[in-house]
Amino acid sequence: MIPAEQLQSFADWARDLKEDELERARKGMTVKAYPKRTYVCHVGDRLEHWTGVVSGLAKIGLISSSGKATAFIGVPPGGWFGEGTVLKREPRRYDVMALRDSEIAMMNAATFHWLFENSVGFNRFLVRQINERLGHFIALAEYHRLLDAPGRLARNIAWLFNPVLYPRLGPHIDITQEEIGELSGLSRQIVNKNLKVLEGEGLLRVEHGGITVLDLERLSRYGG
DNA sequence: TCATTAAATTGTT
DNA sequence: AACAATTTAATGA
Repeated sequence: MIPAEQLQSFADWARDLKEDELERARKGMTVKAYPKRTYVCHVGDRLEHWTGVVSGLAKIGLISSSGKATAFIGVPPGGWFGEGTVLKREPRRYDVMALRDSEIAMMNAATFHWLFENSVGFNRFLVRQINERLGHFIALAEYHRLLDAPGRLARNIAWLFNPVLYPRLGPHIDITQEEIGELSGLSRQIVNKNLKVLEGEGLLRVEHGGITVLDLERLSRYGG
């Protein structure tokens, strides 16, 4: 069973649970290591878990109705996803891949449904999260319609810093330019060039093996 | 603590 | 995709 204090480190929602609920959650979860470039789940999977990133970095690949990949969303440690498909008991509509060696937490569907039925705190968290995700998907329309390379880059980075979906300590994230490329669907060269552009405008700072966001507000509007 | 080396990442073509 | 330059991490004196 997962130690309570460790759970807090990657599950912000654990704060909202009462003692017995927390106990139930810890029993219904497992954490597993996924090596770089391995899939956490595939489109069409039915065995359902609510899924969270403990360490590393995951990439969600959205699939259009025609079955083609349309966009990617990066999920840093502390991010949870899959509540929609667990709630509706539907097959997954997306792939999830570990971009680097990662630890992934899985909560089994029975536990998820129990919390959904019994925990006020858990539901408060879910509403907040689903609402935030809705805004995210609306933004995705603009992303496809009118954004060029630097715009896409800015959006993808800004999304990693969504304070509701991915509560994080500070403005820094460890991520290579190659990983940013995989998330935004751009080549590493284009990423490198455009990161410099964003840096020149004072939106972020390019570091070795990471970036620090200086102006999240402007970054999330860039190009729009 | 410092020097050396290997590995990873960045920057450029 | 290839290559050079830079940064970091690991090793051992």
